[in-house]
Amino acid sequence: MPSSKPTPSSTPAPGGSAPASSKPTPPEAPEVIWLRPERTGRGPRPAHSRDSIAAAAIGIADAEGLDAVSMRRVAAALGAGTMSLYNYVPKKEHLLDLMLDAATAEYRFPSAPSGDVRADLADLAHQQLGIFRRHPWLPALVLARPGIGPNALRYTDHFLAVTAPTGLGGSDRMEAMALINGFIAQFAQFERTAAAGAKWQSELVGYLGRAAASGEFPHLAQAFAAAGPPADPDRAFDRTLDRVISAVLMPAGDS
Amino acid sequence: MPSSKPTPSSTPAPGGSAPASSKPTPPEAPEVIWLRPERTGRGPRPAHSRDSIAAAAIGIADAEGLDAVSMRRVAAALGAGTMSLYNYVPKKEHLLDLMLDAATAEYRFPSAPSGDVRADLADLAHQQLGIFRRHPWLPALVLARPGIGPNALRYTDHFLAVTAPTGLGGSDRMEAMALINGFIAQFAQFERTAAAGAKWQSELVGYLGRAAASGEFPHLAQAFAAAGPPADPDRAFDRTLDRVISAVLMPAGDS
DNA sequence: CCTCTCTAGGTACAGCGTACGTAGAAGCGC
DNA sequence: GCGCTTCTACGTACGCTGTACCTAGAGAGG
Repeated sequence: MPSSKPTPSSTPAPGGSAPASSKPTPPEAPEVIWLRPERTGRGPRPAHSRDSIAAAAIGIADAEGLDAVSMRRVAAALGAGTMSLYNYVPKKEHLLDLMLDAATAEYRFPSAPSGDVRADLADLAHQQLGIFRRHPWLPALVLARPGIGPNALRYTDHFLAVTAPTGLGGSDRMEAMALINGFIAQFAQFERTAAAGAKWQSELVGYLGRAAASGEFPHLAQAFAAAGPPADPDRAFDRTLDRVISAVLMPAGDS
Repeated sequence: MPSSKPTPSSTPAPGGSAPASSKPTPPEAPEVIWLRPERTGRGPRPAHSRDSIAAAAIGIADAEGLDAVSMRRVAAALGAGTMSLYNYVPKKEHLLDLMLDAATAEYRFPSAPSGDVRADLADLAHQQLGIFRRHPWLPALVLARPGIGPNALRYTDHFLAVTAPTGLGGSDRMEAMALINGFIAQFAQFERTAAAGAKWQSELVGYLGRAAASGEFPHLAQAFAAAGPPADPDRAFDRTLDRVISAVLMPAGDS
């Protein structure tokens, strides 16, 4: 962090070009919603909060999927006019940011790491899988955008605390976090699409079977033929999670 | 509204299971587009092909992003009426499937594995990263939906061939493929969002800096303070790829 | 007190995916 | 050859989306 500059104040950068005319002074509102204050103090007090908005949106997404979350729907759920929502959330993207961070608030962190890094990481991972299963729309969101809300910061800080004993550097541990989280999100995402469509799934099996039978894909055919019954998802998760954790804790430069 | 039935068409759904009546026979078209034949042989020959449609869509996505890919735009690019496109692609989802598989056609596979598993996997990974960089919209698509087109089958078969010497089972190797591909897609995705917004990035740094300075996130602050200059992306990719490959090749049950 | 800034919300617009219907071309059975 | 059937092409229209813009009015600061 070079040149630490809190400066939340105006700083209209007066000199140089253009006296900024007279009144309409939108001096570049921040693009990141967490940089905008929730309340400035002037005018009537808002009827809603970021939390309540996020809760309403999450309720809709849980019940009817992410596509059902529209500005109109969320506003209606809050009992507000559609356009009023834009006072809280300048773009729909930011509404998604709020949802993501609100869901991240569901983590329960122990007050201190246990000292067993693998166990702590596994706990975190299982919590994450649980959250993803409670909110099936979440993996897609996590995979689509970074999103660094206050609760994500809390998570990150805890992850760094948990992995401190490994001796790895900060950026290595951040990478590790990204890798683990990515794996979990993808696992949950796959679980979701697999669960979603019985028809889709049976068609897929037919398609793969036909492909295997065509003789064009010998290795695939062999793997297909040798495949056992579908494994227990939780067991598969733990197995692969273990691999990922090992990879991440591995000292650098193994080749 | 369950009762209201405009039903302009016939289909009176006569008695019981019905002998399929006479004319309106859409006997459940497959949901997976690769299960539908591209051409049935009857009627006038189509003016376009799946390949040309995918190419048109990819052209738009490369130039203006995935959001610019609409049915209207793609149809116009083909010189066709909007609704004509629906003869080839029953839903927009399927258009995305076509795009995904067409991009997957860019892989160049050696005729046989070299015998060096790690090298072969690294080659595949670098090809994938290259494809992702050529088509910045692709990672989002890959992360969002499974998608198993003919080219994906070719890829899968090759991956299985390459990993055959490891002695791992078929489903283990499929999992390995998913894990590696997921990592690469996320890496590319991150690269893209990082490259996209200079403003966004600088705001983020400010936000993180403020968070670190708040004292609320000590570990984050420490990692932030100790962070060196941003690493070369290709080097970072290779380093983490190496870890992931190791994890994947690791014999099961290491704990 | 006035004034200025904020919030609430309505109206409106461009664009989206796609249901539906019509017109005509091309292959198949006779 | 004929005719039936099935396909392709495409215009129109509907409901929905995100959101730009505008009008009122509430409440704090001077």
